[in-house]
Amino acid sequence: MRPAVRSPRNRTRASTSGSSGMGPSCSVVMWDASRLAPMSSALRSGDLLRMSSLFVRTLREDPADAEVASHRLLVRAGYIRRAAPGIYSWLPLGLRVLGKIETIVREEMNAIGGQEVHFPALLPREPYEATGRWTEYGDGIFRLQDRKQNDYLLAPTHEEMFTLLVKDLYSSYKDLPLVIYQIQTKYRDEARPRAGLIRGREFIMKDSYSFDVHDDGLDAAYAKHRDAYERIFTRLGLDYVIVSAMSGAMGGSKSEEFLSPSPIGEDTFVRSAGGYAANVEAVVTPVPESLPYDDAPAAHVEDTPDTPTIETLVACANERFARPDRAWTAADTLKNVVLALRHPDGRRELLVVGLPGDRDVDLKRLEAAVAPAEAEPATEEDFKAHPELVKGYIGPQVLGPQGAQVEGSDGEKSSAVRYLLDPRVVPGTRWITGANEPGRHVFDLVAGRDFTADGTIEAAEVRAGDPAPDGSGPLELARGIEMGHIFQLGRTYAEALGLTVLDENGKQAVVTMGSYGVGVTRALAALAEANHDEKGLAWPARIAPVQVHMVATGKGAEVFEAAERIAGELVAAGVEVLYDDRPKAAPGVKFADAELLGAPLLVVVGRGLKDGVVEVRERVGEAEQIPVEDAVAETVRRVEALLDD
RNA sequence: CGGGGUGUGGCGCAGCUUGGUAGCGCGCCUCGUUCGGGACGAGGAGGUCGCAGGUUCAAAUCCUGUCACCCCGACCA
Repeated sequence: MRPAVRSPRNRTRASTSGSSGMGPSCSVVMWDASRLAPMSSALRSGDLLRMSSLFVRTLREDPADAEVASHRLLVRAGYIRRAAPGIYSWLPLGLRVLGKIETIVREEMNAIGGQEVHFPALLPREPYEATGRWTEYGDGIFRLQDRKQNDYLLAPTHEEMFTLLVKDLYSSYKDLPLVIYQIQTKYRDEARPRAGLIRGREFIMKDSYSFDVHDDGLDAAYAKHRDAYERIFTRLGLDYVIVSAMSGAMGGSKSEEFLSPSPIGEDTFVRSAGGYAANVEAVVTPVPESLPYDDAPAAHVEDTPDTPTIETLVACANERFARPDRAWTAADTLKNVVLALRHPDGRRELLVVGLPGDRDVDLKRLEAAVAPAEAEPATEEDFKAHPELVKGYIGPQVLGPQGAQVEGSDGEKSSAVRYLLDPRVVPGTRWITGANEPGRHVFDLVAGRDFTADGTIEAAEVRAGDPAPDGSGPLELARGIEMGHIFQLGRTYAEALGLTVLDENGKQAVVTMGSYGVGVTRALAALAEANHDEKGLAWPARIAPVQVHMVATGKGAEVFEAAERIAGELVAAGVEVLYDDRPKAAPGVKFADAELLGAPLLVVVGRGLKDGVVEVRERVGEAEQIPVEDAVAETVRRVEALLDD
């Protein structure tokens, strides 16, 4: 493939010897080409960094503004520096890691036929006007003007530009399918950047887009990206879970997220031992069997004075209407929560969600279910406009289908509030719920017999222990860092921007698109989160800035000469080496720095040298004494093993 | 946007209650010693105490205003 033997060149400097200071007083070390170790397929091209001249300054203490491990350690180890809130400068070590991640992403994108392009980060307003996002994004984007007061923005994402470019160039179905991508800096003016690279205002993202005439083409492009992403995250050495990201409320478009499980992640997802995983928003509640209710007692209204909350209601029920078999619990009550929806056209609509009293409404789940409408709690005004809704005592008798019957007779204001039920409220379940007058509740109100609703909705909170929809066991809740997102956009953008091609029949067809992102800088942070200990970073070999960190310790010239030679041979063999050649740094400092910087393999040339051995130590693992003459071969072998892992 | 906190040398912090002209650790520079786990001695460089205004003989310290940053929450293709 690529015989990447790079000659060490004459930038190889000998260690400075005492009095002449730190200058590049060079004695050039020559390499004997015949000693080169055989090239391995895993190795690319060697590289030698010297600690004495590397542009880095490690910090002994944690920076005050860093909370999470990745942020703390990347700053301490001199990979990044904060330039502004949520905006970071990249130092040589950080750039090397970034470059390796990008390379893996690029290779996998190319492997599925993606073609790389590059759009500006600074974009004109017009395309974003066409899709409505100039306004829709609100404060979320950085806007600026040129000298003529024309509006520009720093791109938060590039759907518009990709779509327009394809529209510019292509006009036939024969040109499709197409996958193009870029690795580009994006800007979002986050209300609250946090956790260093995890949520920045400037970040690097690989975004690709697929263009197809037919839906099956989109499905294929989506599947290819899904596979590519699995390979990318596997090669990065990152654990990931794929969660379905949407319940399908948005026109059935498919969307999945790749999360790196981490307690500091911002996304909550659920998973079961049996392999189910989903974003909380996407969890579908399994519908229980309907229950027979032939022998159920008739509903009866009871006085329950002063019971506006579930808690007080349960207490009252147990006191005055105790069941023989067990105590009443919140789960026996049917809670009816009033919410207001704001639709994209500005219309405001009330909605009542009925759910078991031991559950709360999860606003995010609700919004996912009613998208694109937005939800908010009902206001006093709303209650005034609907006198039938008695706060604290709302029952299904005035809602949805029942409401329409009751209210329908008395004229104009009769339109009943829409009523949607939690899927658990199946026919035959019996409830205590509001009787629509203060201080009274209905008992033994049976779903399906005494009331129905306009439908069901996934709005109740998901709890640990809930059953997985596919029957694969109880769910546990976990947090994750979103590193990738694949999404069937469909024809929205193509429609808004007029991207059509002539199809097989010579007719204009709107192109269907997919959009696929990988957060490159975020993946780097996730890798740091997943690979560190109390001493510092501990990179997987494939993305470590260097594969070998070599420490020379001792005072004699011999150790430095031996280290220099070994380093040179490793580089010649294709290994990336960071050689700590600082003549004066204490051994403890060198070891601490090595552990902080996180190269997977540490080679120590020091006190063992007089016995003819050097130490080879894995960042996470055992140390071993190796005869000097085998040091290069053994190190190369280990590097290869780590790269193959 | 709501709540909490912090601004003092490159980094981490003390000093503020009780005003008196700035200090500690790390890092940095010089010389010497040391050299397998964050060395030692000696000597040095470096600070508009976030900014503006006020009180006072005198402000890092008290008062008013303002800006910035961090954390929690809300928000987030």
